[in-house]
Amino acid sequence: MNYWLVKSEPETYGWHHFIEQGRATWDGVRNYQARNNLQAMRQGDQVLFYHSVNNPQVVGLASVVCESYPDPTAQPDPTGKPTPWCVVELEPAMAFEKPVTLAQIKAEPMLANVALIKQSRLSVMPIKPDEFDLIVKMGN
DNA sequence: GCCAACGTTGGC
DNA sequence: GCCAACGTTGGC
Repeated sequence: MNYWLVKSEPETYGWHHFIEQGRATWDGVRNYQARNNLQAMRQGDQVLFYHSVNNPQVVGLASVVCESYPDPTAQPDPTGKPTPWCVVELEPAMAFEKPVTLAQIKAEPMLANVALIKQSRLSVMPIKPDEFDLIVKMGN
């Protein structure tokens, strides 16, 4: 089992949208590193759901319910090559009782190396198992 | 609203 | 292949 973190702006697609829909197609990723992470996701992997920009914090947990396939929202290539972009599908697993803020994550020495801090603009990133366990513990 | 980080584009 | 210009993300 692998662990991940995905970002979303709450005003565009927040946790409550996710809960209302019950399932999300994680489309629109247009960065190769993030795309590679999407492709590495496997059914049942656990995914931290992070709100960026306003009140940056981890708000809940999701799981991967469908592995990567081509992004239907990608512009078709005029030469007919298949799109390099892909999506996965996620379902909500659990809302955090207490969202874990970016400030808390930055203040925790064990989390000093998470990509969230090291690579602030990456929108889909892997999380190590012990880092994941700690963040979940902090949220509940 | 500002700005730093950083990915992409395009001229040369 | 280099690098300047530019656009976007996201923290503050």
